[in-house]
Amino acid sequence: MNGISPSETGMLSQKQRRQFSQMLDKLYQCCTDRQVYISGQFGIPQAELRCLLLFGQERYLTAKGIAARLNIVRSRVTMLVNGLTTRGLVSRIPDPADSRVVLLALTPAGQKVRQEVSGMMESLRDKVLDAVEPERRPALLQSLETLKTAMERAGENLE
Amino acid sequence: MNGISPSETGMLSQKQRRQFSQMLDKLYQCCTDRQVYISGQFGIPQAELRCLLLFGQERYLTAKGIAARLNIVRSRVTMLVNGLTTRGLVSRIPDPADSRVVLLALTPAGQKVRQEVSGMMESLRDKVLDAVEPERRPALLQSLETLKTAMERAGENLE
DNA sequence: ATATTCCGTTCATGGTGTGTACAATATGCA
DNA sequence: TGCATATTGTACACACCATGAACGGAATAT
Repeated sequence: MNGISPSETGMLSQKQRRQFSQMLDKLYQCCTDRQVYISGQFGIPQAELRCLLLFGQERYLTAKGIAARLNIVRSRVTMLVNGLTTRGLVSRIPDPADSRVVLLALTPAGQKVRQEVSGMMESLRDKVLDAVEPERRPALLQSLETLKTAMERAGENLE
Repeated sequence: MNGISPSETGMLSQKQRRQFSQMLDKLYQCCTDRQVYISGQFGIPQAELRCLLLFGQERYLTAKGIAARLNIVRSRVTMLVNGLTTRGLVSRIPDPADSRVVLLALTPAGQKVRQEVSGMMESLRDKVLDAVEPERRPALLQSLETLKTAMERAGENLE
């Protein structure tokens, strides 16, 4: 006996590890549900929404740039942009400087929808945060940062 | 001035809220990557793996039961089981008590693969946990539990 | 001027998932 | 007992997400 309990050293039991997995799974599920919900509310596929949200800061985007940000291939971007243009949210503009590239920009309707989607996401996020007791919020943010870093490090040499 | 800073009351700034979203997004991405990785390692689609994992406790499963646990429709289960049987991991057995239902059970090969998948998932989980400094682990579990509850509560009246 | 690279698109392929319709079987009830 | 109804698994059509190969047109390097 050295007077140091596992809970003081940070040692985790098998049971705690299983709980960790379960909580992460459930969290993942909640995130998925949230995405499905928003997609359903606007009647726009999730992937197209993700694409739409990219037009936050920058005025113009290219297929190549979108592919890099969303981590998908260019041909997929073509499809997404097709969807967004048929919905009247995005317009294709030939790049005056390089006629290979087409510039993508939000239409007025697209800007409006983007704003609404963005707002709904923030509102849902705040709803979650509001459900956390205020005194626990700082610790939550700290732990989340820790976990994010740990998962990134653990996932680095995977692929 | 009342001498109480926002950080003491649990008030979160806009910046902190944005960081929260970003961390959650990144976490989500990591979980997705992990699933893709495991699926790739075994050459088995993710949905079939999820199905395979259900045979942990119970010897026999039915399409109806699998559908309920995975939260998908029965016709989808048929396809997943088709995949698993063509891979030789699951076998269909007519229920002697009710000839409408077919009982599903792991083949010896299926049991082996299930064990391996399960092991890899645990190993990846532990890798993450190992990447967290021991003294932070208890707080992490606590915060995760808090967050999970908050997200479930916030997501209840959605659908 | 020609070869190479770059960009966006098209097409084929595969995975995830829903909803409808259907055949076979089980069950409830007159 | 006999028939209406419910249940079970399946087949099929449809939609969404994503990749990779092939291609044409345009820019760039040599």
